[in-house]
Amino acid sequence: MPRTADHAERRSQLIAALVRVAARDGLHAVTMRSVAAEAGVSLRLVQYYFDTKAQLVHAALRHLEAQSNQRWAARLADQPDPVEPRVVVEAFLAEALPTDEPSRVFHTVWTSYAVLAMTDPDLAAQPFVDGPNHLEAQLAQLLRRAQDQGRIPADRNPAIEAARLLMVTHGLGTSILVGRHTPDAAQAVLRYHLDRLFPPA
Amino acid sequence: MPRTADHAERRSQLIAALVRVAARDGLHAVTMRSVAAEAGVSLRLVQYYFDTKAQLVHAALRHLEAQSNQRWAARLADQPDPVEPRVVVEAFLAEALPTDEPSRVFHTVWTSYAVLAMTDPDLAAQPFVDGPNHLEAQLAQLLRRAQDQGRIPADRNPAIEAARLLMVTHGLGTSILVGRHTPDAAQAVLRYHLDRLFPPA
DNA sequence: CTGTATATGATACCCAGGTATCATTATTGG
DNA sequence: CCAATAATGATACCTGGGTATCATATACAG
Repeated sequence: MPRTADHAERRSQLIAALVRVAARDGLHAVTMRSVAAEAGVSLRLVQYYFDTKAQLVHAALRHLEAQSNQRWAARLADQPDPVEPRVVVEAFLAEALPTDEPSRVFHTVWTSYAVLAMTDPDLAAQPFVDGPNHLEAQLAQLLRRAQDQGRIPADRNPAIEAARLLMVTHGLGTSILVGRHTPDAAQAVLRYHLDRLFPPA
Repeated sequence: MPRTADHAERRSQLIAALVRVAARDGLHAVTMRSVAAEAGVSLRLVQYYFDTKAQLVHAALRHLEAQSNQRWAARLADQPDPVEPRVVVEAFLAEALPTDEPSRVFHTVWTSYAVLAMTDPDLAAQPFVDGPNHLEAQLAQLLRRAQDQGRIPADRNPAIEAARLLMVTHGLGTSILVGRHTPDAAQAVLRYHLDRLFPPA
C-alpha cells in the first residue's frame, strides 16, 4: 500500500533528538516543538509517531532504561571470566561514571527523570529503584565470589559492600555532572575505595 | 508614612510557600500563581515582593543555602569538644540524610535545583559545588584530628576519606528520596562505613 | 485631617506549548 | 495508472503562566 518508513527507526531518531535537547537544555526544554526542530522534522511528525507528549516522554525513558540495561550486560559479558575480580568490578562501575560525552548525556537525562519521578506520580519511579537493585545484586554476587577467592577479607559483608560501592559511585557520578569533580578526580576516589576493599597482596 | 508590613517576613512566607509547592509537586509546578495560592495571597503580592519569577526562584535558592549552612554550623557547634570523634562525624552526616519530613522537603527541593543548574546557565551552579566543598573540608579536618588521636588508622588519607564519606552519604540521600532505601537502611550502610573508618578498639 | 508613599487587589495582555483539524503528498498493489 | 492508505505539512485552537496596567485601600507625617 503506502510507502513505508521504518517506524522503529523514526521513533529512535525522535527519541535521540529528545535526549539531545534534554541533555543540552534540560528536561523542561523538551517540548513537542523543540524535539521536532532538533530532529529536523515538522511538529506534525512528532505527533504522528507519538500521539501525546506523555507517550513521547515515557518512550524515551524506556529507551534509556533498555539502553542502560544492555550496556551493563555488555560490561559483564565483555569480561573474560578468569580475570582479576577487582578489574571486573572496576570496569563494571566505570559505566556508572559520566566520563565521556555520551555517558554524560545519558546520566544527565536519567538524573533529570529521576528527580521528576520524585514528585510526578505519572512517571513510574520503578526504573529508578529496580535498576540499581539489580546492579547491586550483581555487584554483591561479584564480591561474594571475590571473597571466596580470598581477594576480599572474610570480615566484609558483600551485600553491604555492594550497596556502599554503588552509593560512592552514584555520589561521584552526580558530583561530576554538577561540575564539582573532574572524571579523573572521581576515579581516584573510586580507586581508593577499591584499594581498601581489595587489600593489596 | 504607610503601614508597614515586615518585608523580610513576607518574603519568608512566600519562599516557604514555594518550597512547599516544590517539594510536593516538583519545581516545575512552581509558578507565580501556585506560590500565591499556596501562601494564601494574591498573585499581585508575589509580584510586589519579587518583581520577576527568576528573582523569586533565586531568592528561594539563597534561602535554602543559608538555611543549610546554618544547620551545618549548628550541628558542629552543638557538639561538645571532648566527645568521641566518630559521634561528631555521625551527627554531622545525619544532617545530609533526608530522614524526617522537613529534611526530606529540603533535600527534595535542593536536588531539584541542582538538576536544574546542570543545564540552566542562569541558575548559579556555585552553591552546589561550594557547599559540598566546604563540608568536605570540615569533615577532613575532623578526620585529621581523629587520626591524630589514634582513632583512625594512620594509613588512611583524611582528605579522600572525607570525600568518599560525603559521596556515600549523598548517594544514600538521593536513594532515600527516590524510595529505594528506607532511612533506617541508609543509616545501617552509613554505620557500616563508619565502623570500617573507625576500627573498634 | 489629609495627602502621600506604601501595600494589595482585579484584571488584561501575550506568548509558549499541547492538542486538534484539514489538507497534501507520496507509494504501491491491483 | 489509479485508488487507497500511509506519511507529512500548514495552521488553528485553547490553556497556563509571566508580566503589565490600573485601581484601591491603608497608615502615618505634618
